[in-house]
Amino acid sequence: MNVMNESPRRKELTRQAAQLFVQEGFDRTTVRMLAQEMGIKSGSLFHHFRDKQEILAAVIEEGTQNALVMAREALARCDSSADARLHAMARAHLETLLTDRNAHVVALYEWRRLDSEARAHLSHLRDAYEELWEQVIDEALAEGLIHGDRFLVSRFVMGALNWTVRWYDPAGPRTPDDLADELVAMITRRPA
Amino acid sequence: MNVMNESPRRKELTRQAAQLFVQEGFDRTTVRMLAQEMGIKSGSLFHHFRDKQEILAAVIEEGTQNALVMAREALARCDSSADARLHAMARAHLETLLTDRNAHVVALYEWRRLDSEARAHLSHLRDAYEELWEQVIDEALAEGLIHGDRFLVSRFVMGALNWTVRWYDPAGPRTPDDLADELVAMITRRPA
DNA sequence: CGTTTACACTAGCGCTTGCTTGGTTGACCC
DNA sequence: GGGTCAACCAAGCAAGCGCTAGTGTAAACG
Repeated sequence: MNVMNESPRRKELTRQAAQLFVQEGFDRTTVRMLAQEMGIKSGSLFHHFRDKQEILAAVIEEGTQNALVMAREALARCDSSADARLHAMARAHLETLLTDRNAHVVALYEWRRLDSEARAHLSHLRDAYEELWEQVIDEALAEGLIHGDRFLVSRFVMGALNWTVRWYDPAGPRTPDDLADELVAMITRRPA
Repeated sequence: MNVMNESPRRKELTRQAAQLFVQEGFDRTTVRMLAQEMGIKSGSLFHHFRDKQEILAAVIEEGTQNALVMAREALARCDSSADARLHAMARAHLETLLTDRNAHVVALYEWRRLDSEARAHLSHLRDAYEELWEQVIDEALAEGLIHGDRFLVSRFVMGALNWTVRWYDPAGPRTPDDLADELVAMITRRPA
């Protein structure tokens, strides 16, 4: 059994699972459906994953890990002005939400299906990501770019961004960067 | 079979179902669990609802209907300034999200589990509600209270508000009105 | 060469699922 | 006081569920 390992095969299977989880939801996706999508029989699936739960955990871990890396890189790439960093975070957030859409939708919608140990492990990843946000929000508050409670503002911002998976159409006229800019413009107060 | 009818009994059962749907998720909630919560046997459940799907539809319809009524009343109650109406909508939104929490969480999380006909029917209700928001946003834009794209702004605002069900703790120090005021303050631009 | 390892298969166990069927009960109605 | 009807129950069916056991096979390894 390949549990704990990070073989490329397993990664590919995880990617395919993510798509099915988005289409059908975790509970409605049977191991037989997963196996068929992967081109194998249902029994073979348990060579790669201990159980169905572990597939879910793998999907969510992938997505969250990527988001964290992308956000850190984006922050490292831009200058230190609060405005630039705010834009960078918003853009990175929407960028991952789009390119890694399946994994993120699963993370947002099926989090509650994780068993307690998987949840404990993944909570740390998610918290690390959210701390990045609060940090950037803090900087923007310190510069007077925005006002309000750091906790509430960061929650509102992440809510607005995460909600985009419900309505954003990548085929439409707006790019993720458009959305990011518009959101930042909405919450930053420039003299009228 | 009581299909289509709105007996008080059915309403009570719907309320109880909502709670279980929140706790366990729709797919994991079995008809046997629902029946036990309601104090009846699983077979009897199908006297009140055609099938499990219909229970879900009933829960969501209840919640959305209430939200629509509450929002309309709140708007009717306040004066016509864009600022007042914006506050009223935000407060009403969070108020229903809190008092009718179960139904709304179900509506937000389990929408995709609805079959196509139920979804078609309920979409109209939801659209009517969202139109209220866009209307109020339009007024705020016209008064120069906020700036940006009406579509994007209303989506961002609803995202920020709906996301609260994930983190808001009613036992904490903040009231729903606090949240509403903070959000409106965040998006309205007052001269610095 | 023989052994191990990764990956897949077949077959099916034990259990749960949503839902149906046929029947009982007690309150109300003319 | 027979008829009606909403509400409920006991019993169970057919289908589907996650997962396991045991086996086959081809490539990689020492």
